[in-house]
Amino acid sequence: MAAEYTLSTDRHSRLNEQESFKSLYIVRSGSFKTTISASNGREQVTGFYFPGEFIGLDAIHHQSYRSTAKSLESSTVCELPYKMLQEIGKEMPQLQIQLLTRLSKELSNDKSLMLLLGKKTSDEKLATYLLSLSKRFKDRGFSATDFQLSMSRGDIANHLGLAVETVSRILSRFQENGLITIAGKVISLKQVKNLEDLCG
Amino acid sequence: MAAEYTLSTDRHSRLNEQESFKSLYIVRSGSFKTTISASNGREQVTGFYFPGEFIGLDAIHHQSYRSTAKSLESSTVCELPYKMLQEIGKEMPQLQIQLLTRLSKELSNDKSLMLLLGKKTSDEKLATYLLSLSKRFKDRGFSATDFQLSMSRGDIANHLGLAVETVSRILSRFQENGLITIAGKVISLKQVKNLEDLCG
DNA sequence: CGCAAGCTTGACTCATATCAATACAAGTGG
DNA sequence: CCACTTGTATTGATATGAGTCAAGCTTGCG
Repeated sequence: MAAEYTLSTDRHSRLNEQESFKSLYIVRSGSFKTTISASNGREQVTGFYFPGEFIGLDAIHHQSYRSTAKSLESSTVCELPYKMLQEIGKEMPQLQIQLLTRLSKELSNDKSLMLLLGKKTSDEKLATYLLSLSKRFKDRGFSATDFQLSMSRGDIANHLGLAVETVSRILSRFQENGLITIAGKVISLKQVKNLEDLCG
Repeated sequence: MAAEYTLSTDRHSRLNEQESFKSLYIVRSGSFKTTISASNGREQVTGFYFPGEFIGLDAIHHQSYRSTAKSLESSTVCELPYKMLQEIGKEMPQLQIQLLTRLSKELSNDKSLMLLLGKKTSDEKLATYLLSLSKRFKDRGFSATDFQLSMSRGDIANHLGLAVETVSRILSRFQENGLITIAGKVISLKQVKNLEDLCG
């Protein structure tokens, strides 16, 4: 079976997707962000990854913009050498299909993110983002309303195509309006229904 | 082998990705746009597809937002029932790998598009878009500098997260500055190097 | 403790959207 | 072939959402 091995764990450690693509990674614990950067140095946070999710799916086919993953807290991953996946895949078509499904799911998420980045107002972006996190935590068996944001305001802002200040202001306003309570990284969704209405 | 069959061809015909996902499609001739829509009716053009490209990869895994594809001109596709692909894939791992690679390539493109939508100015967006089209035509053996835009200004604007008027103005300005010439749908890139510098 | 990094809040600016008017292009039918 | 309609594109004037700049505040860590 997959000779799993657990990789770098420190806060802010970087998990580079190497020059020559070799492996996929599954998050085992903690969380990661992935970014791509433009020639001029600007960066875009393309996603956040939680336990059970794959990192590196976009690197199977190589392209000009490569992604970098950074852990947001003390985290572990399981490395899956791609060569090995291919070998196993020959015996177990089910594995290939599983991979395809994961890729397709990420693709589908990314399309939704395009809608968010291209068409939503800042309020809608934040509401959508909070609910998307909520859903992911819920799927993992955690509380859908009370959780920790492992990413900084800056990461959130960048991911949603906003300025940090805008994120800060909107979270404050959401709190004033009783939609959420938030203190630092600890957030609690108080009026999920109203947040949903805000998603646009 | 794949019992290929050719589907709807008329201008503006719609190629719905059905309730129950059944097939992938490869564009055979012409071009398509794909869109997703928010609950309030707003739409985002998530991509344009040219001959040889797959439509429907994001539907393998089903999600709340489903995509719709519309042809931009008289077009044909080749339908690939997913069940069949899976069957064949069992015998030919190479096919699965090909599919994975295609999916990964689209994922990679989408990440770049996030960078565009989230971080680029309108000038940079247009320049990036024009060069991306150029590259795709070149890869297909057509001119990299002279081609037809099969999509409307509105589709371009929507795809790039801009207003139609903004697209119109910028194209006019690019022309004034000698970067391109454009008349209706016929465009010619005159200063590729300068356009590249504009991409940010 | 004290510095550095991250976060919040306010005042002001600007890029791009919106609104409005006109022009152009492609069909359609008489 | 020409008027008419309809959709699409351009151009100008104005408004505004969110960014930028600036200042203070909070948190966590050496």
